[in-house]
Amino acid sequence: MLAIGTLAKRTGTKVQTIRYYEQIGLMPEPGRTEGGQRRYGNAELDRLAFIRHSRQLGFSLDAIRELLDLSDSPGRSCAEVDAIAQRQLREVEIRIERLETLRTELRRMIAECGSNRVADCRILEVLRDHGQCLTDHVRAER
Amino acid sequence: MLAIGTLAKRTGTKVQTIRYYEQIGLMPEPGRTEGGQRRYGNAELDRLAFIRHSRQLGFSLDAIRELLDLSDSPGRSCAEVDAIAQRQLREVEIRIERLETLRTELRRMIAECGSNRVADCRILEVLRDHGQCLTDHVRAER
DNA sequence: CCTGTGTCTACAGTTGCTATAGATTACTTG
DNA sequence: CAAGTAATCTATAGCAACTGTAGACACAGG
Repeated sequence: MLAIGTLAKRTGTKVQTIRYYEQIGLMPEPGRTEGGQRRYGNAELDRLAFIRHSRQLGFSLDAIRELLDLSDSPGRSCAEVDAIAQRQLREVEIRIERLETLRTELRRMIAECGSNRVADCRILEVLRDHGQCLTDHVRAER
Repeated sequence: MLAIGTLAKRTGTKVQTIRYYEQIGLMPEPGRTEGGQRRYGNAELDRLAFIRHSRQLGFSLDAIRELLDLSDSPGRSCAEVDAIAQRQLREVEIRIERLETLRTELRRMIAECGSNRVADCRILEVLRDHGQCLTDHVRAER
């Protein structure tokens, strides 16, 4: 029987996070000692490991809830699981694309910062009136 | 003189967000009409555009506060501005790297999902006991 | 039995907004 | 100029996904 701190260490989770998962119904209410402390078994360890690994892969707690529900009904089609993973992959790809654009712009900004006084710092200038971006944004709002 | 809604449209910001920025001291308290509505000038428009563009580049509100402070003291060295941008770039690069690892793993996971029943779904299996990742995580915690 | 570390509950705080309610103001149209 | 409707006002609560705090209690080793 594992105390909450042991479970936390084994899965790389904070103690409070485990209690939080219990509170939102992602982890079951475990057994308690006479004194009221939580004690966990291997099933809970596995479940928490599943949750943490999924979180590391960027799945939302809601998505994880879905995955856990699906894995509890082993007769159902794998297609639903696949769909969730596909959705996650798409989101990750979009995030990468955005960050790459951003990286390019930051790099250009830094490269152009040849001056040494704030008064004519290119970085601040770029941030101040990057007209193109503003226009793009306004356009997107319509 | 611009009403808050006009300012919002011009910068691609929600009205509440502008009031929020005022509340946390990122935007100044503007003048008001007799009836108590906010009215803005071009200086505020520029400041908000700067904030929004910086946000799009992933700067935190705290970093933006720093940048705004720096740009108000035009005699100071550009090095501080450069340092903030460098820090931001480094963070972006780290985020990209993490997401790329994640993308690889998701792709592999999906590719291996050849079965059609949840009972032997590779995705769930991978999520369940990806022992290696868990170990990495525990190691990282030390 | 004592001490130190772990755990308990409950609640506030984090970041960066977004949403809602109910009242008031400003602009537009007849 | 009245009436309607659109925009604005304040205040407050909510979101995700935790993290941190305080003060009280439990447990294990020597």
